[in-house]
Amino acid sequence: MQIGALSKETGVHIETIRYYEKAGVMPKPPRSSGGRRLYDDEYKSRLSFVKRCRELGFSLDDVRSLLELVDGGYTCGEVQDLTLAHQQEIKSKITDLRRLDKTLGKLAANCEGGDTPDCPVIDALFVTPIKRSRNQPG
Amino acid sequence: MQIGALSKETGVHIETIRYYEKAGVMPKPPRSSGGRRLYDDEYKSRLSFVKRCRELGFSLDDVRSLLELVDGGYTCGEVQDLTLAHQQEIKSKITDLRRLDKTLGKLAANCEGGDTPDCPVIDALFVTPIKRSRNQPG
DNA sequence: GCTTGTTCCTGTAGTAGCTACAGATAATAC
DNA sequence: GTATTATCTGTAGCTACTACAGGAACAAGC
Repeated sequence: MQIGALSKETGVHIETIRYYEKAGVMPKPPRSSGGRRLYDDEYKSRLSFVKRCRELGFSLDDVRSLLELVDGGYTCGEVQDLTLAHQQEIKSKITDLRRLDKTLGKLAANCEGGDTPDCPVIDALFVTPIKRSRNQPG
Repeated sequence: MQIGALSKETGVHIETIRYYEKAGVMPKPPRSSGGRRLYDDEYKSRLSFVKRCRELGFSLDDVRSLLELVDGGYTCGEVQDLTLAHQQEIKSKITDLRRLDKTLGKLAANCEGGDTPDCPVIDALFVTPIKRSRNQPG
């Protein structure tokens, strides 16, 4: 299988496949006499693994760690640790974003909208510090 | 005020201040005879504005738009539009992250942990496609 | 054998938003 | 006069790709 077919079958862009190889996430495949990359099914399932990890928000560094575990005889505990650590990061991102959402909602709620040549959002951005908790004095 | 003082007073790194200038987000300040940047209070409050926008997750492009509005005589409606559009992006990021959180939670929940040399997370990553909704057939 | 079209190759530069240097000057302290 | 600090410019690095440019390989048609 050449790179175009692999790309179509996995949904990973050709450039990204080559990038993963260069970045050391995927191994260097053998080449044809003409110098073209030749892939087998094992490579394909490994690439799909990488793709799913990325869809789940793991960084390439995380993926490298996971693959090392996969190759080096992992234990369930090690994999679980990485997964839970990643989940924690995501949870804290959610917390941050929810705070932003709230703040933006409050800002926009004060707007009259329309052609009014003055806006409480701008005023707030120029004056108000971002509130980190509910109990701080204004 | 020189760049070090401005940095301390606003909490924006020196390199970031210079970067904003280069990126066209902040204007070029006048210089001293020795070639050093000299800032006034107006510059400082504009920089704080930029900082708060960034803390609220606006991109530098968004910030540029907001500043154009500020400079060019904005209307409340225009600012509100930008704010609400940004809020929408954040809401959809939250939705995505929540789905990831759920998926990761389910994966890790199947783990026995410890030294078991096999892990359902790895199995799932190698086999299971990511579910985009509850109503899709496996 | 020749041409055309597609696929593939390498290498480089661009994206966002900084951060981190290197090496050179300016200003201040003593 | 010297030591230290602050600032200057310019470049490279970070993540995870994407988008080229310019060239070579391969398949198909005539």
